[in-house]
Amino acid sequence: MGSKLKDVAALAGVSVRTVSNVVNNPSAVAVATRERVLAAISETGYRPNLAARYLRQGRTGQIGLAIPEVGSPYFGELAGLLIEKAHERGWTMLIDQTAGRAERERYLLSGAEGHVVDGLIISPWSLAPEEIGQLAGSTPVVVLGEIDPCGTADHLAVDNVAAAREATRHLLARGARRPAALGPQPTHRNGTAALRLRGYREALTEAGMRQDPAYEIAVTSLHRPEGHRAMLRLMGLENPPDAVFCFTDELALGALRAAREGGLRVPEDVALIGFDDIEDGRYSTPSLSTVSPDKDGLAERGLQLIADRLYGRLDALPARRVTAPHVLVHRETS
Amino acid sequence: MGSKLKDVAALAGVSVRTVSNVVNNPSAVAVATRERVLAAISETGYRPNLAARYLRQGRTGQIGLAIPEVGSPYFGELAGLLIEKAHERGWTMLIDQTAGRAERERYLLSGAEGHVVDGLIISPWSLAPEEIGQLAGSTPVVVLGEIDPCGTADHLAVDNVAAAREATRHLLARGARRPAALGPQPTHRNGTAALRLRGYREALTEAGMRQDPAYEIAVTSLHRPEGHRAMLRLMGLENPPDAVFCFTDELALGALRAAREGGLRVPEDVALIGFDDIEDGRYSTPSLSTVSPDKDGLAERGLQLIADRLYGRLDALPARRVTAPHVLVHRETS
DNA sequence: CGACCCTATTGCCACGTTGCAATCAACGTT
DNA sequence: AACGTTGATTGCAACGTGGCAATAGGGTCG
Repeated sequence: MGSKLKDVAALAGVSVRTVSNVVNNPSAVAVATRERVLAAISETGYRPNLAARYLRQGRTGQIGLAIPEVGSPYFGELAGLLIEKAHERGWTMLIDQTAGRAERERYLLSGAEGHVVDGLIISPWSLAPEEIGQLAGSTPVVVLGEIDPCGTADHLAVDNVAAAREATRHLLARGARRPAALGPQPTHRNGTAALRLRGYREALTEAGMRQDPAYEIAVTSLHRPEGHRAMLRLMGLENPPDAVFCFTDELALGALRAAREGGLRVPEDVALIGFDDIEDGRYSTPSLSTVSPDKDGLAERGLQLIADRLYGRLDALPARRVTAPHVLVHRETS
Repeated sequence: MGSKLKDVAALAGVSVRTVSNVVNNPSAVAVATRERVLAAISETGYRPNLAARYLRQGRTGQIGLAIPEVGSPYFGELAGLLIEKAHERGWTMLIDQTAGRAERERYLLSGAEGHVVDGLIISPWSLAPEEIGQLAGSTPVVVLGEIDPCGTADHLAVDNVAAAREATRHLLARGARRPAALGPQPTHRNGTAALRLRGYREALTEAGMRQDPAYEIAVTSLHRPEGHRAMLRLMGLENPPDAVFCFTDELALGALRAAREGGLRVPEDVALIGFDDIEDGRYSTPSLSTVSPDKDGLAERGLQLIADRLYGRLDALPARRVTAPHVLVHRETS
């Protein structure tokens, strides 16, 4: 409890510096001394004070993760993978929720946390690219999502346009004549929804189909209740869609629920496909078709981007853009 | 970028100490000086080095959270609430995943994190109470779950026995003749499953019913796949149950899927009830009845327990045991 | 037997911050 | 005009650690 190098040193009858050596570079200490010190360490219950160590070394071993919500399945699963992989590298994840608030994102990016993190992985929601570029300072920053390049921040994402195109193509291939897009967010700065919308439109154009604005239904959040609400609106149309590409699995699960409540058969009356491949979708009835981003790969690559800058020459590297793979998963809703 | 008090002081033409005062106790500094210093701060982009500040003050403002998995809905939602509420208190959450590994739990508890956290909230899985008691040192520790009292660690949980009894009673009240319990974990040290099993048995006894070991079906994890697998086994019994109390919502969702695949109607052929009230259960088809622990209350109380010891006299307080409320939520599976 | 070398150990300092107490300036009062 | 009081500012020291370079100790070789 609260014992320090000095206490251990006194007990073992050696200098503070020798105890420090035992902890950090055991081979430099004679075996007999080392054992005496180790005994003293366990007797005093000594634990290195990391604050002091970090002050001295200038590194904290902590990587920040700024996401809208830990409680939502997609970000929860991603956070879990990141924590696991960070642990393998000897890092601890410090998690912050932005709830999409711009001022919170700005705060975290500007390094206001004050050198507590050696790197930051952020999934921005409300911040414009140019602002991110200005804010990212001397700390390695990885931006989750495809946005315009900015400063030295690296970017990491799946190819949202391609993935959305494939999902829509898939609906068309199984016979959809009136596919809808559930999830555009015209009011948000975050470009992900815009990219998925573009992919959806491209697939329609490719197939020689007309785009109908009524089938592009905007949402204010990406959760189940919004999917439910939006689906009700689609079902109320004069010509309801016979397939829906939902921009997230959560939206899709809300939509699925609405369809079932409305007596629609899925996929016979209306087919559904989501995006994210969250655990819930695999066990819903019917199980949810989806675009599955390689979450494991995202986590691994994100940490690698940080490591490159941390152990390499931070400013020497230009802003990089990394794309993680994705696959289409066919299940029962399509 | 790496600017420190000294740099700001030089630019503003004041002493280091005055800059520190501006940051920490602005009212003690004359208005003119303060403004000059603030200008210098924003010009240099100064951010306090928290490692140094914490070294000086002995507190880090970080609270550790050790849970089996962030990616699972229940813990994800709880972690989200904790992060939010900790933020309100000026704390940051440092999250670690134990994956239920005893050695990882031991490591975190023993304060090996080295004074990086001012307190620790831990949901132990594999550690015995006596070991927890020995390990919890001078840092305030809150244990999630009802286990035997140990050392100075506080305990926080819902009344699992009562909740399980109510859930089972509810199944009986709607006519169940052969209610099963899905979720006992005989091999785990964690007592939660045992408590829920006790509540289930008590409700049976209360109703004058016989306990049938075949209806108590053990699992090795608390996730959907295990629920699915266990439900298949129940359905294969000579006399399959007509109601199932699942120890977690995830197990229940897996079981629901299995029941639907097997052509059973829910709740007509078999009723289901879960535990945790995760978001998924509200939007599944049919929606999942469940025991809803007051997660918000759990998070709030957990942090309060830490705060009491942190701002009060740490050792003066005896180990406390706090029970958070729960309610039964009737939905479509029962 | 002495000079030398290698290894094990040590003392000193700095990392950036804040608590404490001392200093300094200015103003009001007698 | 001298003194006391208040408020603003400052210097010093220390939090616990690790880098550096010097030192002490022990053994080898000429």
